[in-house]
Amino acid sequence: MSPDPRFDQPRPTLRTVAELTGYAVATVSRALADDPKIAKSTRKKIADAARKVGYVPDRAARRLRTGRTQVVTLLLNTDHEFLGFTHEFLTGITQGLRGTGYSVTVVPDSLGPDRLSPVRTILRNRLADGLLFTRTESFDPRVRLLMEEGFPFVCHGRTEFAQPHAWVDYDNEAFARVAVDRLIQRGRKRILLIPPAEDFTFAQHIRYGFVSAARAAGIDHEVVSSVNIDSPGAEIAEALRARLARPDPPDGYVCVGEAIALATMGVLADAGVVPGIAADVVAKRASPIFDNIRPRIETVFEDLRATGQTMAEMLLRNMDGEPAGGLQHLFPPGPASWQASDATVSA
Amino acid sequence: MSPDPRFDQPRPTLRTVAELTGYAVATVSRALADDPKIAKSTRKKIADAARKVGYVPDRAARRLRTGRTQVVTLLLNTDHEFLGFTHEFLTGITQGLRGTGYSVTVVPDSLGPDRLSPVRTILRNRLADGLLFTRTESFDPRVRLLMEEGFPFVCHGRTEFAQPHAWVDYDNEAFARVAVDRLIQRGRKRILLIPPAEDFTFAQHIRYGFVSAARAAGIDHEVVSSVNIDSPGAEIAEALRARLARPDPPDGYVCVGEAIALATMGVLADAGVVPGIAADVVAKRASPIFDNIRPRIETVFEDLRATGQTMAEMLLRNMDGEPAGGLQHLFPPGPASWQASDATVSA
DNA sequence: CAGCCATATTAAAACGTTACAAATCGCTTT
DNA sequence: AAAGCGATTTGTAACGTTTTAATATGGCTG
Repeated sequence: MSPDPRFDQPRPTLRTVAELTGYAVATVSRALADDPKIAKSTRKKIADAARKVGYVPDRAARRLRTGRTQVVTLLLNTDHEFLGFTHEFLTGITQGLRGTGYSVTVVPDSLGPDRLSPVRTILRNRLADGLLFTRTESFDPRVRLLMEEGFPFVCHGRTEFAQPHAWVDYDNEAFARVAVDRLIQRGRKRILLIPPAEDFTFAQHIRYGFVSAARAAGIDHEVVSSVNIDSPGAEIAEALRARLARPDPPDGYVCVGEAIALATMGVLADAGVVPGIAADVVAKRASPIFDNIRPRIETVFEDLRATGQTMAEMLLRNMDGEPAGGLQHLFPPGPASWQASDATVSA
Repeated sequence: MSPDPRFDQPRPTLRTVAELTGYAVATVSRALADDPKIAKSTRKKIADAARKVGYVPDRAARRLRTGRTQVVTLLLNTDHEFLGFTHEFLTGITQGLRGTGYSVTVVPDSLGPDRLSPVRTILRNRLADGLLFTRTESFDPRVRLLMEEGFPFVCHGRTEFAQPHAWVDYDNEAFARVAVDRLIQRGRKRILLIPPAEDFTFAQHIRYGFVSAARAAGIDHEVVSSVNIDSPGAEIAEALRARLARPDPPDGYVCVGEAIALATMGVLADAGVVPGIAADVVAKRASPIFDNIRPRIETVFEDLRATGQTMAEMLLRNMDGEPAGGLQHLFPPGPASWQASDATVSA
């Protein structure tokens, strides 16, 4: 009656395969796990039969028995504006996990004092085999807890803990240096940075790269202290407007993200300052949208898809028992500017 | 020895609570499920004890026994550029699921001929209790399959099937009308639409709203046919450039999304056409970024966070057995323009 | 040929939960 | 006083898997 008979019969289990082949359930289980104690010919017969009936192990049963969930969890920051971030990053993660049988679950990670509680829940209730998260702090309590518990994780960004852990990071110091150099090349004399909140490790990297590159070049520079990139848009805009109204306004801007770059450009435009003429903006670019923003600004690419994929792959290795010491990867700043994503146009 | 003793003891199970209270495991199970056959006083005693030891039911065991996974899966389109889409939408979903014990897993949904295969896998292996997905087609094969199987789902966008199913949609026809009206108010005489790929139901709505509003006003209008909003950026730009070079170029543009709006504005800027002066652009706005784009354009808001949340809530009700007929929600076009998101500035 | 060993297979228990059927108890009814 | 009844409670089996320990089957050694 039903169009596809496969949906009628109950799902095949180990028992199904056992009865079909004449072996015991235990034998089938071990054969499918490729246990060398099972005769090679038997393994083959069982594998064939399993394939024929479309046997797929039941995740719940396996999880109950082994304690392993076949799930990795991503703590997703839901507080702040991300343009392409979430999309690119998540796409990368699913790519890194493809074909492994692992699936990703997403759990919101609201910034603030209680960043630990979702992690606690996951640990306590064994909700996942591994954890991925972003926006790592210098002394991130999540990292500390996870290391104590010996729970596999990979974070986006480093910490300053002595004990090594798995991480994937973008070389933000190099990015800042590149950005500053670019502004200097364009003849800018007074550059400004709106920094990330200082708890985040990458805020230190950005600041250090920015300040030391500017200092080495003997150029005026300032780091905004009244707001950071996570401040409400209105406050950022107000701080920038106020700064533009004071003497010696900056003529070069280093922007750590796309949202902050757009905010900066908006204020400049409203003040009648045209990027590329009266001032320059260099921004980190994580998605292709900046190709379409006018006036064009200089950008440095961060490949978040590759980042997510690498993090997923490292997590798999970490869960496999590989020590965290070797699971660290630093992405260099990507190719500059818009030409990178649209080579034919620049030719 | 260990700092937090709760982590030392093995996880409490029903047995733990049973031994603690002196009741049988079965009684504890039913008491915690608030079974009215269990005496009220008993229920209270057991609930207290469970809370005290921090009992949380084991998902794997429950899943194995009941067949319910406590998981909903989101098919996430990974092919196309979304700016704030994924972030806002996913945030909404997690909000709608908060406190229910359900978690979301994300599975990539590559557009193309094989949109069905992830759905098949989920059905066959009982990987979730419900499904959420976007970019619904008029005769979406996923919808057909899921209805046949009686599997709970909510999709973003409607279909044209006779049998009702659960959906949440944005009133794209109304959006198109509003957008056209806005352009007419601004005195535009020849308006253009880059449509979505025609398989998607919302492409029909957009097109109908656009064409009929323009016709009613007796205004020149055209719908691009050589490209759609999912075409490669370079092709879209080329098509627009070509159109601008021909006689009677449009002076008004209706943009169905943020990415396409930026692409349009980029081409206009490169051609020396300033939105707001020589032409106007009206775009759908789904994230706050457009507040910062200059020149300012008119936007109509689509609240994707609310969309995600509503879809999650409906899915819960659908999984609870509520018939799909009542689980349909159409969001009207949101408040217009940038004032909406930044009321103080406009005062 | 008894005894031993390696190889190949299997029975049975366990993971933590739910649900069916059966048992216990204190009371009312005949 | 026996039977019956409603209200609670409980023993047991089952979900599908992995794993420990045990069993069967040979071939080989002494």
